[in-house]
Amino acid sequence: MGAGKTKRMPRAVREQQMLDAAVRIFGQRGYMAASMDEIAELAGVSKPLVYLYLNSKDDLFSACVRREARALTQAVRAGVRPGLPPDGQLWSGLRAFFTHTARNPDAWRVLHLHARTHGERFAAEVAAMRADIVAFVTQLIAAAARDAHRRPHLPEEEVAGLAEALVGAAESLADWAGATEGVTAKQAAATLMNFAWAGLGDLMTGRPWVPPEEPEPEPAPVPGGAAVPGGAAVPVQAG
Amino acid sequence: MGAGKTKRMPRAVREQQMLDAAVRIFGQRGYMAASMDEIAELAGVSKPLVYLYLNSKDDLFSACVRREARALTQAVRAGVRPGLPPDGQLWSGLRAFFTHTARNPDAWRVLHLHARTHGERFAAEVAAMRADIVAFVTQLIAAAARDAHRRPHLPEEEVAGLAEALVGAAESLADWAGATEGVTAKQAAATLMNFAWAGLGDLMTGRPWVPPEEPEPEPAPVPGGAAVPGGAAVPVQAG
Amino acid sequence: MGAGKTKRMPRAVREQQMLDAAVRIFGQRGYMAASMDEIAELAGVSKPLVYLYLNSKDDLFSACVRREARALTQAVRAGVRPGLPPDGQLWSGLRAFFTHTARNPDAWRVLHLHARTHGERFAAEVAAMRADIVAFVTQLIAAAARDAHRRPHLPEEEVAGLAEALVGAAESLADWAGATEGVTAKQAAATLMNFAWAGLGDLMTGRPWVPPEEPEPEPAPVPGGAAVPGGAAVPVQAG
Amino acid sequence: MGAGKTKRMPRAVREQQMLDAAVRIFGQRGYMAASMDEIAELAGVSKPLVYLYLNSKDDLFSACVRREARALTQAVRAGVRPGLPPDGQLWSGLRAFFTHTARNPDAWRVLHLHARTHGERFAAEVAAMRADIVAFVTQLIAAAARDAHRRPHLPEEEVAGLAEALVGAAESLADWAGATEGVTAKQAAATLMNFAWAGLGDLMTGRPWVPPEEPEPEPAPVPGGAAVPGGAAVPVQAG
DNA sequence: AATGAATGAGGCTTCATTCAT
DNA sequence: GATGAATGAAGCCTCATTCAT
Repeated sequence: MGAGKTKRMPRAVREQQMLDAAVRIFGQRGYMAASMDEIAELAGVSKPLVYLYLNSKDDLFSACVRREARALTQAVRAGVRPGLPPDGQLWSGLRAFFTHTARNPDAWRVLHLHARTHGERFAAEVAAMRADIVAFVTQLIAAAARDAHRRPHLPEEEVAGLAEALVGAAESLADWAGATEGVTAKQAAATLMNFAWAGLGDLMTGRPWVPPEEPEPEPAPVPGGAAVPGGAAVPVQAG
Repeated sequence: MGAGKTKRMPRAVREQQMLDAAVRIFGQRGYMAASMDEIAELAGVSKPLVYLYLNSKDDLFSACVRREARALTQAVRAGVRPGLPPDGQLWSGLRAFFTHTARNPDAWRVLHLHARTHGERFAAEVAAMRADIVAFVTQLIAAAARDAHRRPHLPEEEVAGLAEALVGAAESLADWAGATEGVTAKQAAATLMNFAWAGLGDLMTGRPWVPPEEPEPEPAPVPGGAAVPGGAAVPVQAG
Repeated sequence: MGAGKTKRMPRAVREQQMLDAAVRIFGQRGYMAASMDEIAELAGVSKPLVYLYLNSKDDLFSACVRREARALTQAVRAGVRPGLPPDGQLWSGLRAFFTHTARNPDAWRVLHLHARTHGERFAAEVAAMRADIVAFVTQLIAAAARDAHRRPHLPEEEVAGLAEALVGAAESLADWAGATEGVTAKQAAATLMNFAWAGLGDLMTGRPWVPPEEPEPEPAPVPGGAAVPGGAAVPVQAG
Repeated sequence: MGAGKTKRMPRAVREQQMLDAAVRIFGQRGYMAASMDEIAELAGVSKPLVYLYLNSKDDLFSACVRREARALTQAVRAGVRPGLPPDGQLWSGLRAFFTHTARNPDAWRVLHLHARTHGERFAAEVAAMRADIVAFVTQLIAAAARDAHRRPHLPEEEVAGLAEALVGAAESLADWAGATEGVTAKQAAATLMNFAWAGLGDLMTGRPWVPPEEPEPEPAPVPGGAAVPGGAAVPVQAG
């Protein structure tokens, strides 16, 4: 029963207990499958109290997302070593990121899996957090590009895509590390740095990968369902 | 909606219509939030018919996952140009991947977002598909490593992590491309190749990125919830 | 299944197959829990054919009840040896009864358990059959009473009650014999004859059992639910 | 309906109200045909409350069966006059039995008709109750047999069958009394005592009924369904 | 004579949410 | 500050029954 029967706690404390419980349940079950009953029980309080303090299931979830997004952002920022060169800063930031997600798997699931799944409102909150991190990475890459002599700048759009890829790879690796026994935060960070920075390094010294000369590949002919006479009754989603 | 009221179709056709509708609804709402009513209505049939043919919500979802996993795998395999060197094969495979996901965004959401969220059974089905693709990429990387003179092999574990990172980055970029106006499949593939292959190229010619010498970074101090006197009532998940 | 795929049978045969299947399913599941799907499948035909021939679930059940009531009545009548004295006739009739119910357990369940449970219509059909048998027994008892010299008649109401008790005991014993391994029809009949006829014999020779003199027993004070302050909200059923 | 709209009652009271309503509905309709809607309405509460307290239709039925089985057993035990000779004890017990069943006809239908029909679980609960009563009767018969001089004991198996027949007859008479206007509990008990005890009295003084000498009767020739060319498509149940 | 295709209606169950204390 | 009692709304699933061939 969570906190046992320690009654009459100040409001702020009770609220955090509720959020702790909610993150746990939301993380494991997802928004829809989580029940307010379960959350209240795990928090050790009655359901009406949850409503009194957090108003509704939606608001409760939103509070979880905001709290955990903030915690993650802060953890990453706090982990970065300011004085280092760009790659050192990235390395330290990644380590903080993987450490935090490994220690708070339910929070990470809430942010990465469930918040993006459930609706515009939460997706936007997560997107804001993500944009914050992407901006930070973008700036690191740009700084690194300035440092490299041979080639003045990477074009801005290119940098945006690269930062996106890097953050995306980090997110996927966080999932992977969380699901795979024996992969530490440090190893995950090292793998990603190897994968990313060496490549970025080449880019920045003017040696990008170039696609082979070839005729346009025909796009995959029949993408999904309509392998049946009569065709798809439901119009295919716009590309 | 959908096909209009064309009654009395043969079973196989109706089944595909139902799957089309289900992929769409599941993709947009997620498993739990999707309702059988909505799916039946979009498919243009009554609910009992859906149950007669697909048996249950679980089985319907499973059928969606299997159909779309197969379609995606086949699209990628079909897109790969067999005769090319490893980087050319990867390039063509990535283009097919991004093209397919861009054309079937709901299917991609089902596979990447919802199936992994909802339960062991579906997660396993998606994991199998993913393993298939990861294996393919792993083999490409290994082949490329053999082709490079200077360094005989990358260690096998390293290759596994790299393939994972590459596929993860691809998945994240697919989400990103799907959410961002004006990013084409070709651009996404190019960005990823630049990001990944140039880096891999360096790795394979014996120039990995090396971490700077530095003292251990303190792990992020306050990870998540308990920023409040009295501490967390719910024990934090083990790291 | 059932009859295999022997198509195009004359109507009468198909109807009997359907009734066979229906008796089996109704006997095992009861009216409500039996499904027309299951019955049609066991009969080896499609559902619309069942409706074409037997019209509705209600009518199908009714046909089962009528067929099996008739079969039971006839079996008993056929089993009675006409020339014997009353006890011999009863003995032979009981043997036929227990034999028939033992051989057709599902039919017996339909008549004794389910038809009486499901509604006025079927209860009436079974009651008619039962009345037929009770009348037969009543007449035997009356005949026996006439044969006995010492006491002219048992009063008619008394005879009715006795016949009812005898038939009731027979029905209960049929259930018991059906549920208990190793009890044959013959044994059940012998037990009942011992139980009933010896007693009836005494009655008919003017030696009834007489109740002891005693004060009226207080009726069981609070029979069922209302052991709780506030009393029963639902009025107790009329006595 | 029922209690009017007296809201906010303590749980125990509401639970009894629900059981009262459930016994009534189950008794009249049977398990399958009873609907939770109807029960909730008769109890004067909303359906979710029924589920909150009683958990499921199955559990609700089970609670009814247990409550009523216990009530019936206790009513019979309480009705027996301990000091009397065996026939007096039986007489008093039977009167209590018929009185209780007459006052609680729906409860009696639940126990005797529906619980035995619906599934192993409930059948077992009723069987336990019945075994309790049969054991009591068995012991009475055995005691009476000891009291009678001329014949030392009835064999044990014989006593079991007789007790079964007696209880069965009682059950059937309870149904009959419940369905027939103007038959009182006292009359039903008297009829059964006359029927049973006089017979048992003869048995116990060594004058059993003996079957007439006769050739084996041919078993009833065509028992049930297959009076039709082509024979039964559904195999007849094993005898 | 026979059936594949299809559905309106209804039942069990759960859940977010509120009242009254 | 906190809760036991209670419900409207909605979801999954099944079934008896019919239509068109």
